[in-house]
Amino acid sequence: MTAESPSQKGGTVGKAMEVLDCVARFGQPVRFSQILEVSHFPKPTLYRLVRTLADLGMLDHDADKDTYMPGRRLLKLAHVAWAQFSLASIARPHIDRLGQQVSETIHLAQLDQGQVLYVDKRNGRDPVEMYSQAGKVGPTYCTGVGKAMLAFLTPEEQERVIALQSFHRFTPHTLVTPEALRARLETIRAQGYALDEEEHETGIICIAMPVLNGSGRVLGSVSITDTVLRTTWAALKEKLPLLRETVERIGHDAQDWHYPGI
Amino acid sequence: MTAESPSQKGGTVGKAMEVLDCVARFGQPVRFSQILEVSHFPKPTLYRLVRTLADLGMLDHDADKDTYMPGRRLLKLAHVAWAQFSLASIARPHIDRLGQQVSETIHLAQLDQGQVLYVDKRNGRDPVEMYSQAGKVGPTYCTGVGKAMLAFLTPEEQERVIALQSFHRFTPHTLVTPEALRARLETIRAQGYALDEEEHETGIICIAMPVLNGSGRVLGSVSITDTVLRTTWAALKEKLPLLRETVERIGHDAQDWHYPGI
DNA sequence: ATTTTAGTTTCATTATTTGAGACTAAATGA
DNA sequence: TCATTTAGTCTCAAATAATGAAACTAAAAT
Repeated sequence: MTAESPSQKGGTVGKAMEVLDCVARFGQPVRFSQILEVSHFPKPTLYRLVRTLADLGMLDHDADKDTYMPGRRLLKLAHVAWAQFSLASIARPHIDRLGQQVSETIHLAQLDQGQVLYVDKRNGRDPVEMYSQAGKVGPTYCTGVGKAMLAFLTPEEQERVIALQSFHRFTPHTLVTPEALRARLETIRAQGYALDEEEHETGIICIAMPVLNGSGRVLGSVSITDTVLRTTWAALKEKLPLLRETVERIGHDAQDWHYPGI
Repeated sequence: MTAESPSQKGGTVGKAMEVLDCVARFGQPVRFSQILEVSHFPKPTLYRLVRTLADLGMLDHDADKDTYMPGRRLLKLAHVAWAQFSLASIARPHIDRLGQQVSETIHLAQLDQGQVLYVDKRNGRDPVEMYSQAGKVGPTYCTGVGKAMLAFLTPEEQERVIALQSFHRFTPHTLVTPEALRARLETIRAQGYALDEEEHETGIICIAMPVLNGSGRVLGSVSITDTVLRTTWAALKEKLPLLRETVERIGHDAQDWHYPGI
């Protein structure tokens, strides 16, 4: 009747997905009572939702400790999602190639609801952390990949995304106002690439460039990351031509693919 | 009333997950009518489910081509699932280590509903195909990782899993009867490791060993894979001590972790 | 032995899902 | 051009499933 609001639209399925998010947000196995605390559902309702999700394999239930965590079925579904995820699959060979040319860490990201969604990663030097990035989300206003995309959106899109940012100060270098960010975006747009000057994590710097299709539409972005201990800005910027070549090739291959929303 | 059967239990949420599976099974963006063909739901019901899932981000909708595919939200959820996925996270450092010691491809797998679920992969030689495995499922009866696990289950569990196998002949070497498989499993149990002698894919061979906890319970398995063009059985079997060391270390670290079901 | 806490079940009420059929728009064909 | 098929969307009364206050159980904690 009256305009409801909580957070999510949708009926029963939407509620179930909310529960899934709740559990995922913990980042560790949780008990039913813990989910109850953070969710706004009445106890029996939540109980049934959790059980249903567990029965369906969307949550895994550890019977011993009586805890829940995101289920294996998600892994299988995400495997398919990733494999057909247009930009990731189109970009793969080019990201591979760049990975062989440079020894630094490479990220491929897209915008998703104002946030950066990492969809691929290569780890030149260390073979660690393989799966750790794809599917991860991060802030847009203080990462190289985020700013690179933001800078090349249309003014309207740009404002819409800026309005979604939280402007949390991660480091002393984080840009924490829309004004500061807008000014920086102008520079980025002018020079064609973005830098992350330890804005998200102290000691971590990167160069990033947007992936644009023929019409100049932002599809995603690619970054090369390293630490201040291992590299210098001069050395990192030497990779710009390789990075440019990579994003151009991806943009070319993704010509007629259009990005689903911002 | 009468015993229903179709496939899935569950109410509305279960149906929605069924639709998700349907879409995933295609392995490519699909139109509504294609989903309609393979699903057993009436048109308007399916329509609403698909729309709901798309609204929730579980499916991505390409408005131009009017196609659906598994959504980005799944990627985010699976990212968390994988990160806390006990065996994968416990095993990670050990798999990393093995990856540095050998140049072949390494897989970490678990059993999930009678199938092999790959949860991690390292690709020694080529940096390609990074994401392509975790979340992937495969047959148990004709892969190294599958047979290694199967051989060390209790007899009851073993029979339960064997009953779930389809025994499709992938290559001339595939074992296609329960009897042949049982005989092979006995050998595997005796010698402590499993081989894949081109049973799943011609030209691909591997050695695999189960990850067991202190009580001898199967938690998963690890394999080292190569092609017949690049290696010989003698060369591959030389890696057995490294493999044994790896699975023992994982088993040790996973001591009190108990595997969720078979 | 008593109280508290965490998980589970019940069941009448309520809200959502259901699906035959109707409708629209666009593509196909004669 | 106009009929015809096809793909997608909408409607609404009927059928069904979800809801949640309250009660219950089991196991800790006091």
